[in-house]
Amino acid sequence: MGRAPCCDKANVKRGPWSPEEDTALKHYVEKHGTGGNWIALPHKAGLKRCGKSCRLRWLNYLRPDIKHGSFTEEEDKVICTLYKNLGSRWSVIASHLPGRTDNDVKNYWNTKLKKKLLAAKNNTSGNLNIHSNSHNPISTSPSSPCVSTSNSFSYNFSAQVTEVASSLSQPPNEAGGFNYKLDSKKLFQNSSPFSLPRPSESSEISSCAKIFSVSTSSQEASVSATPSLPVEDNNYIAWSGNAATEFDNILMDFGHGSHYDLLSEYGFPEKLAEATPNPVNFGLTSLLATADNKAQGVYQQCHIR
DNA sequence: AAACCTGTCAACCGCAAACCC
DNA sequence: AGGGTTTGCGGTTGACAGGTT
Repeated sequence: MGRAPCCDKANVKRGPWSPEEDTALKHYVEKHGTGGNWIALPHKAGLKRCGKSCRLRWLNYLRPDIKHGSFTEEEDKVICTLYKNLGSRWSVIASHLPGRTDNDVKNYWNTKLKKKLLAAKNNTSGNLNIHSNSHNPISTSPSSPCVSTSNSFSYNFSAQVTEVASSLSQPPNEAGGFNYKLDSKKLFQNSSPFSLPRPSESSEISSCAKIFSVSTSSQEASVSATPSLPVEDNNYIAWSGNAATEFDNILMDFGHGSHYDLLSEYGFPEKLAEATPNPVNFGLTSLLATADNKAQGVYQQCHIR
């Protein structure tokens, strides 16, 4: 016993939609809504189309909030980041891009971004000299809500981390963030150790920031955060993850209700401001592209007044 | 000018999940 | 609880346009 077809294929029109059909569908949905039943809709709207076809046409093309036109650099980054973390879950990815449909994103990825990313990877591969991080608490304890159980919480970061730390200790900008972008090449040219405070020594851990890995294997990791510290404490927490390209952003979950808060190296202060209803804010550095699929960075927490 | 190639994207297909009775 | 129906999703196809040979 096979499953019932969604419509009588012999009596429905297929192929490209005519302007008249578009108009009929648009008018009907705008006036009556879908009625929660796409199967019955074409008959009511006077269309000789399958319900699925109507649904697709509406969702992918006729909806008033659809964004037509080319994708922006920012959208590229979002897609690349989410693809790395989620795989081909196009509807989820599209939900992070207002006005874009899953079909749009899928087509864009398959025809443009995949190639672009591949080309970028070939260009950067082997250019950077990174020290692999044997103390990486993130990759070794992904399920832990807080950072390291090891005694040491130091990383072989370069001197540039100190520079970043210095930058982050400046007052935040108008948007409540910090303007700093790591130069990956500079960072890995030398490797003087940079010690970081051990977060678990802080009095109370009341918020966790997950770093959704930056990884092809969808690794998920956590670091702790302590939003009760005053700004002068400059409580830096370093993190590292796996796999990065120049397109990557960093997905962090500050536990403020949304699934995660996307922080890009350029736009994070604004996005973060939306995500954090209290006066606690975080600064985050750029993600680094490296030759051996590692990514590293630093973020700071402080109060924004 | 014609044939062929390549890229793009709308549309279709089939499966699984969700929903409803 | 279970079976039928509908919806949502990701993979794939095919028409078309533009470029190249």
